Amino acid sequence: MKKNYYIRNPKFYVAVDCIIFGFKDKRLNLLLLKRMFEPSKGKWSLMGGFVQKDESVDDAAKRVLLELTGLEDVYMEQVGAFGDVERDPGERVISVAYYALINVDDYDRQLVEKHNAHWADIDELPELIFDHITMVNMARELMKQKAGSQPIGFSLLPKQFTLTQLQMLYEAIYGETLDKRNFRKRVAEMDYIEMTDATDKTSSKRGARLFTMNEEKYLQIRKFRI
Amino acid sequence: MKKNYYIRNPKFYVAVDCIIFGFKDKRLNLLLLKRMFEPSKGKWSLMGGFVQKDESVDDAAKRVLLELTGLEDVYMEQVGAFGDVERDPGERVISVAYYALINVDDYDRQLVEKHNAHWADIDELPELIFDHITMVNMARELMKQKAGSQPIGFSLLPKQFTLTQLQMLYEAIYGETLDKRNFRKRVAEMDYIEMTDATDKTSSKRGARLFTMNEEKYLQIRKFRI
DNA sequence: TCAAAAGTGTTAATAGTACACCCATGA
DNA sequence: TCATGGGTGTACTATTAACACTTTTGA
Repeated sequence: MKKNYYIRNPKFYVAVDCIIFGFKDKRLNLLLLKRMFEPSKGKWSLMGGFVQKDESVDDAAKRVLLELTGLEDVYMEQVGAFGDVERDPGERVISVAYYALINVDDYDRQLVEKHNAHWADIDELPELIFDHITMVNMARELMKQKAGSQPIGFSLLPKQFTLTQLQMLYEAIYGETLDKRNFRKRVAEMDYIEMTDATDKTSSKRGARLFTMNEEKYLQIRKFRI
Repeated sequence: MKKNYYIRNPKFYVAVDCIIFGFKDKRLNLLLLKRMFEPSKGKWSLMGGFVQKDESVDDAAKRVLLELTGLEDVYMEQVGAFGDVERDPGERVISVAYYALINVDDYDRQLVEKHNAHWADIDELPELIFDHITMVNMARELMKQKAGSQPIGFSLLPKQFTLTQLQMLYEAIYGETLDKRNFRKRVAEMDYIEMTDATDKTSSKRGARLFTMNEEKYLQIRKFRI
């Protein structure tokens, strides 16, 4: 009987934790929650949840993100599994971390408030429970690598954005300033970053041209480097 | 009572699977086993095992590798968690994949034979069970990226190696031929790749100089690019 | 009229790529 | 003596990095 092969092995709670990146005030931010229940009530943590019987681990991460933000079809990537025996002092829980990139204009304010979640500057994080800071650091590094070679950064911006916004985003991701002319030269080479007719006047009197990312065009070209 | 927070959630079998790379006959090979038990008896698979109560997921991967090869202190890196509901048709199992780089001169032949394991050229793999081919492809890509920016390739070679061996290794990793002089120029710039007094005469009458990788020196410099 | 952000090219330095011959040795 | 793999340097090309001024406009 085939079950015998499995049955002598232990089972574990499996959780997912979401590192939710947003771009606010020229900086990368994370959406964190102040836990309202044990263990570690009152401390800060990533949004998480347990994998259920009928869902894949990836789907659990999507569900957890949806529960907090109301958002679907969000760019998400797995960071990895975190399986230290004592990582959660309450019970043995193996957690799979995912990072998500969201546009801070889009999420559901009421849901976020209900969960007691708040944005925190990624360079001024409060103390996090368990191994969440390790997850964050790995996610940040992974995202940085990915953002330099694939156009995932646009998920953090409105559909239309100025080149200054885009540059500030990449400066936040890389943690270093970039040369404006070199940056714009590279953007100009990417034909799928298209100029619109619209301008944005919120940050200057002159107004800045708004651009947009053409996903279909990118899929034909598939060249990206910032 | 804090257990209530966990108790209404399901538990899962958690497995680890090892993508074991070796460098044989100028090609990358994987150590695969022909399963001697259900499910999928007679089919080829990665070496795997279940995470136990008292061990971390990382430790489970190390244990599984040790069980098959007799090797410890091997370079291993996590590939990720694979959590599709139906990935194992026998039972719901969430698996965390790891890749390992071993020197094919070192492993324990008897253990490998006992497990009915064999080397297979990575470009001519037999059909693998479940989602193992996905794990292999992800591991290969990850390893390729890593090998280009960190000196992990040396784990696949004997402690002393010729530059021709090293070049053939990287050609196998990248899947493309490299220019001999450019390759050697780059190696020469890495001061922690040290020439020894010994030569290897197995592949030429003239004999080729043997080199070695000085780990401590690398840790001071931390620059690598091949 | 002036402050504040938008926009725009050229040059120098560096890194990467292409390429062909002599050397040492054992069979 | 010759077949085989080991070992070496230079010129060209492409990429990246450094750098400063003019434009527009609302207050």
